[in-house]
Amino acid sequence: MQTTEAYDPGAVEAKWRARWAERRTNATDLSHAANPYFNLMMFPYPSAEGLHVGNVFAFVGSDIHGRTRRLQGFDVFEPLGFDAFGIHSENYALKVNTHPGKLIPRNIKRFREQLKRVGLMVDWEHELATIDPAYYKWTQWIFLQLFKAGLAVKKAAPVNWCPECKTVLANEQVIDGFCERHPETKVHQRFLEQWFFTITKYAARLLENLETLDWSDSTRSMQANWIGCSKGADLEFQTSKGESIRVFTTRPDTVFGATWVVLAPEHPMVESLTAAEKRNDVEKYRRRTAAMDIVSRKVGDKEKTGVFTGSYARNPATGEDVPVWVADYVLMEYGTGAIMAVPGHDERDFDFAKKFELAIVRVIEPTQTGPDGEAPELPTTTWEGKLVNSGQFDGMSCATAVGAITEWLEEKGKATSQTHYRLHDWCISRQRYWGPPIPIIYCDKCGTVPVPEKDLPVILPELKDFRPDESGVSPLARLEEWYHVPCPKCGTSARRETDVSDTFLDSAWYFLRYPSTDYPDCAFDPELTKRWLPIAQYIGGNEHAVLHLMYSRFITMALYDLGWLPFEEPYRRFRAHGTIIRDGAKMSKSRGNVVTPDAYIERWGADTFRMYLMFLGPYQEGGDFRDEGIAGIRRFLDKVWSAVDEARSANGSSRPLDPVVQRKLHQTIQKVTDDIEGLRYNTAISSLMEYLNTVRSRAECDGRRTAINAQALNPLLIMLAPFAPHMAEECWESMGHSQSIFDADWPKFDEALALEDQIQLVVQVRGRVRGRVNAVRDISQDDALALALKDERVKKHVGGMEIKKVIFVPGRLINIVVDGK
RNA sequence: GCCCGAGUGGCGGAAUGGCAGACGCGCCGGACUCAAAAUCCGGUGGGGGCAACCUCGUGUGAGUUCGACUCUCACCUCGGGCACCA
Repeated sequence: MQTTEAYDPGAVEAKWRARWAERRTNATDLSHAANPYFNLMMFPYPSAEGLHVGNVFAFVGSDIHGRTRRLQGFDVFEPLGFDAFGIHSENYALKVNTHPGKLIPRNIKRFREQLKRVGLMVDWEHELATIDPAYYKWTQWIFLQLFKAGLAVKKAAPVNWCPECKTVLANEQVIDGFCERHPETKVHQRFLEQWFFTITKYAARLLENLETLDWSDSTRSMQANWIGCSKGADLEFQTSKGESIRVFTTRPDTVFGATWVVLAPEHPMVESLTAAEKRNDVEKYRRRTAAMDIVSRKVGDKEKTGVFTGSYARNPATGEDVPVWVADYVLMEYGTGAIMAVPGHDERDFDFAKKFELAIVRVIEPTQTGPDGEAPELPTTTWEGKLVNSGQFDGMSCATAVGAITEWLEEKGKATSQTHYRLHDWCISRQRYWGPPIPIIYCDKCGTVPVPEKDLPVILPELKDFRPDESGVSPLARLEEWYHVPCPKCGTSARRETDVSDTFLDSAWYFLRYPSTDYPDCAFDPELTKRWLPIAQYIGGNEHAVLHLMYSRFITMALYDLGWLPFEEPYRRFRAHGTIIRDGAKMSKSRGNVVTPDAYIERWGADTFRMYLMFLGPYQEGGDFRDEGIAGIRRFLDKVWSAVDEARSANGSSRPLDPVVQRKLHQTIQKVTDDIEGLRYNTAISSLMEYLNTVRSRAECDGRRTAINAQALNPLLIMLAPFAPHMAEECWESMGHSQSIFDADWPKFDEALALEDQIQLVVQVRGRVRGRVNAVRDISQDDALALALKDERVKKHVGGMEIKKVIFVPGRLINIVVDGK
């Protein structure tokens, strides 16, 4: 064997980076592709720290899928861009005292360089950045479409204010009452005029469509939870003054047990229902609640508080008057802001009844009784039971009673079947600088006027001092010459909206722009959009399950309704990837266990690093990064390298495929193809290793090492190419191919060639393995039994006992059941 | 509290009703070497036995089955999501 150069990933990778760029290997012909496949990965936020190993893990997993699809004959479009607006960037800019307009492009440049080293099949000719006026022009355009359709509305509402960010936050950005980005900072409630997208109008559709999507179950259930559908009824409790309190309940079957009514402190009827002698108490209570921040109210200690209004309302079922209370455990933003309290069958109401000594009535006799046969102590919240103390409905099951009672009250005009959702409207206003200005102008004469489309984009002006302040007004308001603008309708002096929009709006439509990055005249070219969308596969993290993914579904659905898109769901298939941890813990700066990709790529090569990340565990679960393990992957690639070298330098390239290798090859094709399809990259890699081990050991067996040849190695290289693209290209070329390996065809699986003709049949006696016998694949049960009984060990365990039963699994196992003892 | 996911060698993990521990790391032994590294070959769950073999073993406890890591029920632990949502 002649001596050759060792595998040098640095050189190989530099060579192929240059060649791919020069040959435009990764550029997709968008207009003429016959078999389009849009492979999307979540675009990164270009942080100052540079590319994170989590980014690499996500991108590589997606890239492997894309590259495989290409080898399988698809025209794959794999673009990438940068999500560069937003508070993250702006806060960092403030910290290092550099204008984001300077800082962010620098970060992007660094990110792009790092990304290119990873060896992704990205078509860089369609790169985009959300901070580019050519991009956010269309972000603003989308706002205008929604505005015209009445889906963007300005309303005063209690909103989440982060004193640290000095801006409002969407509900989704508030975690347990704390700011998503400042875990130490309690979010306050402010009552401000804000722009909202009325996503709640789409709640039912967003929920129902989930069932039709090919998405990770975890992601779907998170969205379903977040939308939070509750079916029930609105019931009317008539007050003595003739007004009606609407309460929402999911348990109309318990209405006979409703012994009082509770209004949220902000409920508009509190005013009129408060009796003169209670006014002081009620006012005091409302003030106290209003002064509380969301944290104390929602997640603080759950000791119930409340105050009696002095008024009564009539229970529509019993006809009895029950007291009306005000309490902050009822939230204005959910349902009708009022409830009927059923202390016997609701834990919260029960607590309240105990504290304020209110009447508790049992109206459900649970099916399941306690150990002594007694009915369990109240409260019981079960659906499994029969009604009691409920007039003509006594004895009915809960499930039946829900319908029956609702109908009965409906006839009396006291009930309406109702579904409520937990989802809130999407607050998109941000009182910050680093975002696309909301394209609205306020005129004293004409009111709220949208910026005409021909005037888009509303350029984010340069602003030296972009620091946010306490006022609740965006820093843009301080720029007089920008703030004052003639009204587009009447021409008189008017004022610009100074808030910018939420970053999640930027990312809610970026995938629509990728194919159309060259089109200045529209947000997305209709022809290209039709050809390439919706997304064939999308890979990303579950941290975006209820933010980005739901917002982009909503925007797509709205644009579909407005006639701009031919589909209502943006992502056909979505898969959530797992998280890479280190030493059993999430990577974080404070723990000091962060893996920086650059150093590993430098030392081991991008191909080894890519493959190692994929080898750590199932892609959809993530894995534990350990420094020691990476050497195993590198050793594997070294072995591939030297095998290729040996095959190339051997005489007679038309050597036949060794029969054992051939069988293993077809088993491997099947396994690897399947595994990649299911994103089981770790086991796909194992199979490739096993295959190479087989080739090598067959070469070892015969002295002339004929098992190592082009026929054996070419398919291996193709299957390896998605994982280690640079190295596979280099090997492919040295095997004498002049085209890119990514223009080759994925190997075809032939079942007949994969079948073993000799098998090891496992012999069990009473379910325990007692031997293995060699047999032909299709051995019959009788032959197998005869063969098994010849085995000494099996004989011993069968003894002289009578065979009661034989279980035979063709080609795998025979189990001889004899009399026990 | 509710919903979802996971618990398997020294480690990452494999096997979803049929040989538990594939593949890889690490470790042990051997070859090559003056030596080491690299590489190559072999071994590697626990206990017992000279051995052939026997036996225990997939978080815990029960159950279904000829046979259970896999299915069912109860529980424990960890991770994620939701949480006064009526």
